[in-house]
Amino acid sequence: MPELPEVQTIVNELAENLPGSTISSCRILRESIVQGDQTRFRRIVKNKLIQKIERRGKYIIFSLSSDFWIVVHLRMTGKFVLQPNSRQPQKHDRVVFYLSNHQKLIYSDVRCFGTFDLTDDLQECRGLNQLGPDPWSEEVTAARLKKELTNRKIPIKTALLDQKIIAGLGNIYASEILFDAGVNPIIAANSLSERKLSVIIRSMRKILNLALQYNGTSISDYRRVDDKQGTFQNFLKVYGKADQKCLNCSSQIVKITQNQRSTFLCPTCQK
DNA sequence: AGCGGAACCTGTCGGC
DNA sequence: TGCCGACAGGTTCCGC
Repeated sequence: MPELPEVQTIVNELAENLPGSTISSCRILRESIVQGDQTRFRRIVKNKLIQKIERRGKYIIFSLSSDFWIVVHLRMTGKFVLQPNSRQPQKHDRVVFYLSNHQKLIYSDVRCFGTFDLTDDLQECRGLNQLGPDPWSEEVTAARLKKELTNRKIPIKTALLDQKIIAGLGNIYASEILFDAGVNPIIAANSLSERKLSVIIRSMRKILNLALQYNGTSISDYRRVDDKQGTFQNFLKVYGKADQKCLNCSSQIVKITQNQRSTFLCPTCQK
């Protein structure tokens, strides 16, 4: 569900509300989500102060007192909700943190793909420690990308989804970025010129900045912490638009499958 | 090493 | 109405 703009929106809202609160206790309603020893997780988290909340790629990192971190990945359908303690439990509540200020922070997840990792060493946290640079990092340059994609015959769309190359892009924004850049998603990553790669980088930053401005894309599940929707879905140009007309050239938008996932493109604008 | 496909789990929607 | 397959914003694992 959530890609970088959605995760960042959630992090902004959590960061506004949570720091300074203490976790009084924690209930785990679906064990598979919390990695490792559940009892240890509950014991360590208890009475810890929430100091800071940050994003890295699509991960949410909660800094707790005593140098512990909770690293959360929302996967497809995870979300956070902040509610008064009195709110009735809902069907898809999976992890609940009861806070010192009479609120509870609920992790809700229909499909239960999401993960919680508790660690005292962020470098050791698998997944997190393999991430490539954030899209705005100065490490992301056409020259570096060109070098990194040598010997990679995978389609450029698939390369954009690889979190080791750039961290944070997902299925919606990969399609939107390549449309904006005028690049066909099936082109082999290693066949793109440095010049084309710099166009893709520019489109990536433009689209992500815009999506951040609109608090992300709410198509089905994604909601903000306050349950409001993002609004970038109103600005999508190809994702989910199969059989509609391209806004630039009126050709039919086409849906194809790459690596078991949908890709949308305009065959005329994206050569 | 790099790549494609299956698996993880639940819900919704469209077709017959 | 009911059943069945396809599909959904992501990642990891396994075999070639």
